[in-house]
Amino acid sequence: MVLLDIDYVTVDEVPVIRLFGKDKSGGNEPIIAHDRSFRPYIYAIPTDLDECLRELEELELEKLEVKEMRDLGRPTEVIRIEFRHPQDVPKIRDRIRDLKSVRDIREHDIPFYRRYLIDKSIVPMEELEFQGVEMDSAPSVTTNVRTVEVTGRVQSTGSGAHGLDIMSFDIEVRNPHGMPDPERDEIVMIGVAGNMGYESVISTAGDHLDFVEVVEDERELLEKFAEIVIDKKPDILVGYNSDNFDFPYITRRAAILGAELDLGWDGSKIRTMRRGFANATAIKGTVHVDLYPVMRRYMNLDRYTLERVYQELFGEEKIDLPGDRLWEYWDRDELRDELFRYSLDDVVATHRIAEKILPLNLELTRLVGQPLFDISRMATGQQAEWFLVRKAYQYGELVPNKPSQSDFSRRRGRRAVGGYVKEPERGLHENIVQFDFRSLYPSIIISKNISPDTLTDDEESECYVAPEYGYRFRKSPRGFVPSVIGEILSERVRIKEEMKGSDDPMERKILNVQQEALKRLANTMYGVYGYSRFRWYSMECAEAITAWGRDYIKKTIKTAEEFGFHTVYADTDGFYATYRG
DNA sequence: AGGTTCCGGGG
DNA sequence: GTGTACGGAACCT
Repeated sequence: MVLLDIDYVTVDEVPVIRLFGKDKSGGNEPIIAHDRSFRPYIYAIPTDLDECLRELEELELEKLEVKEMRDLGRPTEVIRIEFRHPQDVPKIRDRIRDLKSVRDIREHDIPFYRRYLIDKSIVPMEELEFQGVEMDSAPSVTTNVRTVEVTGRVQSTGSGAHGLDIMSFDIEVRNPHGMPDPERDEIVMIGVAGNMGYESVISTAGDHLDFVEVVEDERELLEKFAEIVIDKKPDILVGYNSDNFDFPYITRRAAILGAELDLGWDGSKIRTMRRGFANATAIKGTVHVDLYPVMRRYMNLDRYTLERVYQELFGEEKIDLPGDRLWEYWDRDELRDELFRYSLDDVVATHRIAEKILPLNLELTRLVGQPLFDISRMATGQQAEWFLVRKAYQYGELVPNKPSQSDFSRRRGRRAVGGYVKEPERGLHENIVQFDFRSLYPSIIISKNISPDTLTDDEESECYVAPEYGYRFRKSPRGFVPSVIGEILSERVRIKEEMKGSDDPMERKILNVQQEALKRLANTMYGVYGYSRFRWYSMECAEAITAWGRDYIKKTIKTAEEFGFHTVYADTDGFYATYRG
């Protein structure tokens, strides 16, 4: 099956991982696979191993195991401490950290389902194979979803999911008194569009329009929407700002009207979680993607309204009605059809954007190895971090802890000096030549072995020494981050080769998105060194990278000028010049 | 200069 | 949920 989502539940006080997938080769059947075999754990770094084991024994923990790992490259003996339940970790970890014989604890802040994905080396949005499963004889009568018990190994096959069912939705509200208030203002339309050509607006009016599904009242409107989602079971359900508007609004209206909205594959309700300043709304099984945060990351615009984003992506205007007057379009018979068309246009536009943008996010999901639900809401720095957490497991490296509040406040505000910029010379320049470095920063990280684990004060070892700052980076062994970027770039080269050898346009398109995702990830790696919430934060690394960057571009400009070129503009990794002979 | 508040998207 | 996280612009003092 294709792995769409993952979580865990507690059964008989024991955590059970749930893998939500679709059997794409078997009639697209939805499946929930239960795995009861996985347990949470953390690491303790002891000051004295024997003493530490003795002290830990007294806490009556599930299981202790001594392991040899590396801590920023340094061989380190750690104790792997297993727990019965993920919620035991926050309860007990402080007591472990406070033991006299414990120097530090690690990997105590990795959510259980993420740990599972990493340790089993499985990846969402890829085909998942089970070596042993026990099938339930029939799908659940109430939810129509089949449950299987995992009894053996689980593994990703490496083949990505294609042909996913994407459905978009969008609500319209009658709000005559300012912004919509779910305590007061009713939902009058819900637009739905799927990639099987399904386009529809559910409403209590509009029976003369062929794309409208008419219902009795608002409660039925909500239940009809639920019925469509449950019945069609899209792999991905997309909205625009649906985390903070549509879903919370629908949920509140459903509660007021007593409508049933059990959209989850297990019959569970939609759940809106407060995450700091923003919300995230989850449906068990179906991946809900809010395109708004995705688009903010993907393009650089002054505004990110649906209209603006659509216009930028497709070069076409979509129907736009004044938000504060939509209620009039609903109330006045002669205007109502326009509101219906607007509603349909919104949901179709959302769907088109999803079709265009999701392939890249699906590839990022596979690369980072965390659920699409999470990836679509993560800043790129977070994506890079979780990619590294997975790599750290593969390399036997201990993951640094998340920065504490005091680390964070110490770090924030410090910024590395950026790239070299020569302000453009005013005027119209003719016969311009252009030069730029290909992936300058990733190349510098690799060639100068810039990594927190290679940074050293040791004057003896052979080092690359950063210009301006004099930071020293050991030449060998290869650092953690340079190794990882090396892997990314060589995979990208391999995919580009494969692209050259393919004449199937569909395959080339897929490969092109894959190399694009790799490029983005490689380019993110520089920025995160200076990102104050990054586990592998290192201002020295960030400063060294840009220092070498400035050094290279300036030297290149100087050489060009010796050959008779005149630079009219330069920025970070490239410059423009005229030739004067 | 340095701190604090506001705002995004949605109707 | 191995919880509780943004970041830039505008506006103060």
